[in-house]
Amino acid sequence: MREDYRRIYAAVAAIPRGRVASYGEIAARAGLLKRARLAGRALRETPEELELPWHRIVRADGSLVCPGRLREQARRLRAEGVEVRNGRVRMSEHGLHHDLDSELWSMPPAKQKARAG
DNA sequence: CGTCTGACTAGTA
DNA sequence: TTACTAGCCAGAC
Repeated sequence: MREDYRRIYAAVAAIPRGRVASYGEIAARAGLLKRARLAGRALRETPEELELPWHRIVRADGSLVCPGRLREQARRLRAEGVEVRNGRVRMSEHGLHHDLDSELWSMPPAKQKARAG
């Protein structure tokens, strides 16, 4: 499993500053679809020497986890401009898909060509 | 092997 | 919004 852990750590390290991701997202990005729990297990064993942005990992609903480190996680997130309300963040605002969604939704209407099929 | 547990998630009430 | 449920899979015993 150590190899999978490495992939997970790489996925965590790839989270941009000021952005957050869920365990499931991390697992998926590590090529481990539906292995959210594995991502959590890996993060629990995160070597401090890697200095991973573990604080950018939250649950799918945006709630912070890290037992005993809620304060620290919230503090670090706020330091990056992520708004934390009552121990939660808005995934739609700070999630990884925010950029992509913004581009897609702001896409020009383009011409609606009638196409069959 | 079987069973329990967990830094999880989606669905329902 | 919270509470509970079923599904999930890897690790510890």
